[in-house]
Amino acid sequence: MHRSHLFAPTRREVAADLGSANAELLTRAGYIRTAAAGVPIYLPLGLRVLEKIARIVREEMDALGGQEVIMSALQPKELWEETGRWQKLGQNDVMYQFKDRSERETGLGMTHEEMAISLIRDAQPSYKDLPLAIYQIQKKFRDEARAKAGLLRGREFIMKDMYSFHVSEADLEAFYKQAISSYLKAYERIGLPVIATIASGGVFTENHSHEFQTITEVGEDTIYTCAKCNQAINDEIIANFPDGCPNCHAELKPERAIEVGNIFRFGTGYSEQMGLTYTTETGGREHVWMGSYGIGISRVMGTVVEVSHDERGIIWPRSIAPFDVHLLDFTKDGQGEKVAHQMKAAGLDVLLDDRPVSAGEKLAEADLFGIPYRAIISEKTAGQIELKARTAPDARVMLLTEVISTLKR
RNA sequence: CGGGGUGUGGCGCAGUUGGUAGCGCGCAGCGUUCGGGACGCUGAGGCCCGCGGUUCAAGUCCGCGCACCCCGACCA
Repeated sequence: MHRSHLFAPTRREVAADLGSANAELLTRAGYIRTAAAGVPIYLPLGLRVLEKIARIVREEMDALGGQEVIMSALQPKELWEETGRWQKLGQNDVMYQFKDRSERETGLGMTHEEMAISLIRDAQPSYKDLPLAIYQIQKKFRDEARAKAGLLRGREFIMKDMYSFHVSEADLEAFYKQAISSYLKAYERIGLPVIATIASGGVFTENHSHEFQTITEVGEDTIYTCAKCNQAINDEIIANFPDGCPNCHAELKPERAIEVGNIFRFGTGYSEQMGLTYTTETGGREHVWMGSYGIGISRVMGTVVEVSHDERGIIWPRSIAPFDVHLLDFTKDGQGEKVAHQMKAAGLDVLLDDRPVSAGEKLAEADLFGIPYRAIISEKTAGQIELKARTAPDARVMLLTEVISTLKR
């Protein structure tokens, strides 16, 4: 990709009161724009990051046994009335609800339990069809009272949501445990540190849910982390843990954190409300056990920026960076072109800054963009290439082959 | 939804006691530069958020909206 052809409108300055690092840096670096409060637009660089995060999550969900679908954003009122949530969520103003041209009452999907359940119910499952897990990665809509903090809290955002269906509590339980490890693995691959946090179970269950929280002062949530083991408790249920950490009884101390995922065990609550049953071996009918599993894909993107940037710009983890290398061409005769081709042939995703602008401008932009490796070709390096990690202060001059082998590691 | 703030070229901002708009960046052209957002010259670009009022005259004063930002409440 040539920088001269990349639509990445960067800005030197941005309104002084933006307030969050992710909003400021992603806007300045030309990754996103904003259509309205809490309604982001993803430009080419931003989309690349989003898709890389989505790919990792997708791979982990597939490995867990999930099957990808895309459910609709437009959802009929009738579906939501089955659980009584049409009124409940509409009253809180969280769900977008409106009448279409032919007076049909319609909502915009803010979560998809109802639709997922109706999908499975229509298939009339037997015990042979279970367990089953479907997931999707698409837009969610929530009429937040106050959208804020860039990608962290939007009215329109991208989410992976999975729904699992089981014949028994034990089977749900086993899947749920696997889901926790899949989640941890996904965040690890993304490069985002998270801590699994015990939270309230929400509706239908005495069981706790689990949140995946990234500790940072800019977080909206307060969690209590264990000083000894990797466990945390959400503050809404901290009162239930008077003896400290449930694992090791060590002291729990409060931290601010961003919730980047949340998984629930619903038991049979929704199934009972919506009449979701399966046929048993003996021809009987039993309610399906159910869980749901969410990851805010766009929120993950914003959170990574919050925890991984410096005064010059973003610092992407390798796995989700928009490109592998940012190749800056300082030569007068475009020597970078050939180098870029060789890098590309070696399987690297390279952004070549081929613009006729000053070296300083290219360097500053490289820092802003946050691509993990910066390579420079210039007359000064006499045909060799200088390579530097986004975070490292030093730069090494190497042969192209060395650069390629280093980057492919 | 409560509180506070801000709306002026694409972006960031200034605009005195009311007299029909300015700076920086960016953009276009030319020249000089070329390892940390270079410099000079030239140029294009504005219903001053909207509506209504006051006034000879409104970016500026008054009223009502709307939008955006921040704090709080809320967050299946």
